[in-house]
Amino acid sequence: MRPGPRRSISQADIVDTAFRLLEEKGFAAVSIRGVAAALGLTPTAMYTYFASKNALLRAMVEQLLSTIDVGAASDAEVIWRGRVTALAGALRTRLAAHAGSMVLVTSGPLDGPNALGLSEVLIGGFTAEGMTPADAAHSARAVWAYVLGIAAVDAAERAGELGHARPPSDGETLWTDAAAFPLTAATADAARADDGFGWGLDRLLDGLTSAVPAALSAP
Amino acid sequence: MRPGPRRSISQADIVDTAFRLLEEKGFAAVSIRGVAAALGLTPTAMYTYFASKNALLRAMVEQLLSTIDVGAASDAEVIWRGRVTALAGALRTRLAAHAGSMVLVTSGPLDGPNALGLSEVLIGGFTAEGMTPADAAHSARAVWAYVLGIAAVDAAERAGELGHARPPSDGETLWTDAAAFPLTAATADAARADDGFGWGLDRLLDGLTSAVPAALSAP
DNA sequence: ACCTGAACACCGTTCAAGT
DNA sequence: ACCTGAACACCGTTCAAGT
Repeated sequence: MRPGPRRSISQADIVDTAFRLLEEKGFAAVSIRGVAAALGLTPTAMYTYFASKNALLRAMVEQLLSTIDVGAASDAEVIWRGRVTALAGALRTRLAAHAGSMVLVTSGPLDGPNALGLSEVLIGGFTAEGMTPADAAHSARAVWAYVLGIAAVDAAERAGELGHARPPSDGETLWTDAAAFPLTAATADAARADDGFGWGLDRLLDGLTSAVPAALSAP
Repeated sequence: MRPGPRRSISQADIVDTAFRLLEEKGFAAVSIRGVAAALGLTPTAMYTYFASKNALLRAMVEQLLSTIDVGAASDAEVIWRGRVTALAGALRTRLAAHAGSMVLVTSGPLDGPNALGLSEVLIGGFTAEGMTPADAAHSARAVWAYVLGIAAVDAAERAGELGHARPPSDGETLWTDAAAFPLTAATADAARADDGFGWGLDRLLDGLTSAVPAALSAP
């Protein structure tokens, strides 16, 4: 209860405020100056807590990942397939919650404790299924990639909902008529209704688990 | 050969210059003002060609995708597995060539002609393997997601190579010791040497093709 | 149609100075 | 240790005006 050496505000307060601005006003509002103002601070005071804007972004990634329950994913009583699926779904949900998540995630390596904890659980789970350490690491990476990739495509599609740029009127435009793509057009509505995240993840896990010699793969 | 109505510069020139700046000086250099200066134009003149910076970014995505040979991927003489693999590899190579590619790709929906052409080939290929249109669309989306996801993870890792932010000295830091993740640490070098892109893609395609009733899946 | 110049409302980051 | 104020070198975008 003794008063700590640091006054007024903590790193966690700054990250929380940054997320609030991200939700309320979008990624552009997540600026050193904007967050500082929201906290009643001067922009320069921010550099007491984070060495750069990028350091703040990476702290936000860690906070985002910290809300995922890795403990449940480590519970060996539940079959592995169910645990990876839950983990991937949770990660996907967190990434989908904020439009700017992809920029956050690519702000630096996923090497914070929460990111490493997630990787650890994934590699451990695949290893327990009979994979070699190298295959388990590649499998974990593939699952990360799939989830991040779906999040990226989702984010890109949402980005287009507001303000579509129009082609510049004359015949020299780079864009051509989209009616030339019948298969894409025919399946666009179906893809929108059910984006197939779960289905694709199941197929990926099918392929990954079929790689283990003594196949224990789930349905 | 008659002189066109538009003088000095074309949309394609602007996109080319933007890519040159991206390669030479990184994503931060791809600004309306920066590209304009490199072309000897005033920033405001840029708005004659593109309605916004985002429109320029999306044109860059299309130019990036235009270098992928979709024709070869449509050649039914070659087995489908080989064609998807080549297509995904080419896309991955293009995305890896520029550090800022992920920001580009998430600047809006992948709905330009080149992006749609790629989707069309993917959906068509999976359909020809015996998939329902819906499954083929989901499979195409899964392949996109996997490739974009690997590119995102790669970009994130490269972003960390320059300028690592240090934790802020005291015990209240958000970051903990990375030595607590033995599996991740043990496989980190292997993952760096061979990122498993091809292996993971093969597993994904295994899983996807195993979904077709009369299985024609390749090794 | 294409381009300029001036202006508006912002950025991240550094530095010297205060307490 | 934490914070302020002033400054530097930038942004995207709009508007009125020129040719």
